[in-house]
Amino acid sequence: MRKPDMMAKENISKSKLRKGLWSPEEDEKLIRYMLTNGQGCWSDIARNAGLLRCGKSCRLRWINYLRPDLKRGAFSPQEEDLIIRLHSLLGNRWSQIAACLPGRTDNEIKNFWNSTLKKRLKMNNTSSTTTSPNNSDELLSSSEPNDVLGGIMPINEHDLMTMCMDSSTSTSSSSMQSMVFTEQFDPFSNMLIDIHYDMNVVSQGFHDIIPPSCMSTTQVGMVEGHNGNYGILETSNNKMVLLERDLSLPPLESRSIDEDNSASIDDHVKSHNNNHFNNSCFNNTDHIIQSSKAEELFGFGNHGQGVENLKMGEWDLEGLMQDISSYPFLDFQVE
DNA sequence: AACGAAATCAACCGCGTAGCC
DNA sequence: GGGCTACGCGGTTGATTTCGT
Repeated sequence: MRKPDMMAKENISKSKLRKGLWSPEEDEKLIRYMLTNGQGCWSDIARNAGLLRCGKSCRLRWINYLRPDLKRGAFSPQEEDLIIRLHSLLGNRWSQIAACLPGRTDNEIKNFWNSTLKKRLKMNNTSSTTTSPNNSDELLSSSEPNDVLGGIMPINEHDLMTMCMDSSTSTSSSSMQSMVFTEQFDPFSNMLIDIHYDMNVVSQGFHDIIPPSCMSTTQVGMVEGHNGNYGILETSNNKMVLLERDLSLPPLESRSIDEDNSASIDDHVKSHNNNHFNNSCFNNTDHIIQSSKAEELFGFGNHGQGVENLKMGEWDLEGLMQDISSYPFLDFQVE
């Protein structure tokens, strides 16, 4: 229990703090401070930047709006598709979903889901089938991939290419069949598409970096296959599941934050303020940060062929790095 | 043009958790 | 081990914008 006098003190200081919408001046202060000093303790940032805001408010403003790597503007059909699929896998774990969409925030995705996608899926659900017993959020979420995606993307259990490796029958991932082909209907192009992954490469990549501790919970990342096709890769309960699909995402332009910092702070502040309250203000891909870490980790250079590039969403890369050394190998189980 | 309804989205709130003392 | 603080997350609210009549 907190002491009453302490709480009273806190309330007094809190009452001086500003709330509500951020002014351009406040934004500028925060941007300047962040770009000069970098991230630290948020309450200190709020104080040192001369903002009459609580640290929490500053953090939120920076993460959801001011960060230079944010991609603004409407969600692309590919992003929508990805969100839907990830939500069906992860539920309302917005931060994990956001981690798979570079430049998008959890708040943005959450809003988009609640305001647009949920309704659309619900509409599709009611118009396409009456088999669903109810339409609660949870059920909606779990049933979306199967029955409500018409118009967006029809998939079912058979559409999921499940790749599992059995530790009891295979001591090495190299013993399994490596190339996997599948044919799938793509509603965007109205064409059947061939998808192939070199699962040796995928599995070896995972073999190398995913310790059992990280396999106990669901992790989702993105796989880029041949011809730039994308898929969603999930690991869960010691299984690796490639929920593949040609997402046909456009290639992401890669640019590091360091490069971004080469632009002057003034330029950044200016460009931001010029577009204040304009949703398209960051609608360019220059600011997208891609994790090259994952690429390096997977060592695709060594494997050469097959999946050339494996982009990860929110793998706990640092944690993984630390754990790798203690887990020299990892086996997968057949489902 | 004016008004109300619906949609959108920024920001807040409360809770859980990790880290520190 | 307990208290405190800071952080991160998901749910919710409310202001603003857009749309339809």
